[in-house]
Amino acid sequence: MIQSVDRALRALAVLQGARRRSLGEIASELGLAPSTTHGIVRTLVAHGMVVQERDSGLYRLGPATLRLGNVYLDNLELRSRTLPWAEDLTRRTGCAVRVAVALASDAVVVAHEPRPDGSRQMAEVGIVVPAHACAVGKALLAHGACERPDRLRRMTGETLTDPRRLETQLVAVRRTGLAAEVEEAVLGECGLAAPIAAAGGLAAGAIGLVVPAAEWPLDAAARDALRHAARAVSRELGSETWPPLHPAAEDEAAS
Amino acid sequence: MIQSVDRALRALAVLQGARRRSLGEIASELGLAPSTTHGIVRTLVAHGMVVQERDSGLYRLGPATLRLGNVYLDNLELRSRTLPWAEDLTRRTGCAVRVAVALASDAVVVAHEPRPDGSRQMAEVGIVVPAHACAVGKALLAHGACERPDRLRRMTGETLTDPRRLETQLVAVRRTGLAAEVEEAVLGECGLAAPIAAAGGLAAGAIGLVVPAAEWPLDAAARDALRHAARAVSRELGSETWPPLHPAAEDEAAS
DNA sequence: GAAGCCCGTTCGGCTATGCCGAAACAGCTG
DNA sequence: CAGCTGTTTCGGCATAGCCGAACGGGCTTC
Repeated sequence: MIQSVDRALRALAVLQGARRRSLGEIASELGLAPSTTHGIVRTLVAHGMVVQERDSGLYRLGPATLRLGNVYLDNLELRSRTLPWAEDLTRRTGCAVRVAVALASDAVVVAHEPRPDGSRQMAEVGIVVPAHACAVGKALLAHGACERPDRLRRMTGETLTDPRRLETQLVAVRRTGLAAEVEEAVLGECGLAAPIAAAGGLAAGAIGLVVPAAEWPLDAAARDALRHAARAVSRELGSETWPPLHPAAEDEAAS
Repeated sequence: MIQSVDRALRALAVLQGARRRSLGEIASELGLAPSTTHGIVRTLVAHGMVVQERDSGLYRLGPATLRLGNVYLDNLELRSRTLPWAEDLTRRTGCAVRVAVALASDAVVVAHEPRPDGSRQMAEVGIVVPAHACAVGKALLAHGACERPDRLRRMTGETLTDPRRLETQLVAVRRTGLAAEVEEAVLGECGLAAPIAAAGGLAAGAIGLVVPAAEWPLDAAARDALRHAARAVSRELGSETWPPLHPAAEDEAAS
């Protein structure tokens, strides 16, 4: 791990935390001298990853980050393969559909199909949700695609914060191929998700339905449609198995 | 400029060029030894900016890039201030609206309102267009927000590739506050754009209408609505002038 | 089936790289 | 106008990281 590159990426992470930061703030958060930080930030600015506001001298993220993220999406086979199925699922179930991949102990939404009722909905692509608090995240977690978070951060009153209870759910996810979430991330919103396997049989992502709490639980037709879509996408990606394998091949046959 | 950070960012740029690359490809494009490149890429992988495909060993961009880009958008005041006006413009003119900022000699779309006729349109947020070939780009270029490209890359038969002809247009843009583009970026698509000034009076972005070639040229009502929106957003951002000032204060009064 | 090849990866020594302290500079505030 | 806060520049020292060479796994070829 190269020190200065690591520091640069951590500087970007710091800038993710707030709209804008001063050089000194970045420096102290990184535990570095301001002059050291200056060199790093300067390089990031030269590439457009960071911009310095002309008047205040403060630093913000730059447009090159957006380009990078967009290219990532364009190159993501998981996304392109899933989009037709997501559209189909929306029409069939009337629910919003989201597709997510793992990033450390979070789930990142890489595709989002708004529910077809025409209501105004914000685009969710790019948002990050702690894996333990959303359905797609639990699906990823259950199949070893996500790192275990060291602390289960509470997001609503319903959020699971007890590792043991989470583990119990994850076992069920592996058995049924479906993960559920009831107002654990945002109040009034529930979700149901299924893991997606890629070539090699390991989980590469998850696809899920998101519905208002009033429409929960979902009926059997929606559950079947979701499972069917997840299995179909997995096959398209070259997986021979579904649900995905678990990398840590611990046998649960005993339970 | 810190060497290793610069190299890391250039490695990311290389990965933007193709879906996936081998370590050797990245190394040779950077002009570095494979082992040197390995350290850099390894660090990028550790932060999720790059992922290594488990089976092939090839490298792709990672989900952290998406998160970064999304945070950039969320923190962009230009975007949040412009969104209501973009929506208004769409309804008023029936055209698609895009908002862009400068990145080196390109324009990056940071907001996109599809035309309201209900046709299936792809999301354009994050796409990058050479500044000299699109209306928003010309608006940025005219006000010194974009770097001059060293070579005007041809995109369609209509693309301006002669720097002198481009310069003539840019002078007109500064005079009228509007930049036009007729099938210069993609065939069958025309655009009209106006610069947006931020606090300090310099151009921070541009807002533009995009229409099929069949509907070109736009009528006076659309032109006025566009200019009005650009001026209104500029005022909201704290600019006291519109059109924006030009940083290189070269006098054009003589012409 | 074995040998060769092509990659990705690891290791160690040398030196160039970038880290830090201190000093200059600019922008605000009192 | 002077004092302050915070960004930026500069130079010497030390270390971080660069490269060449060797290792190991996967795949093709003979």
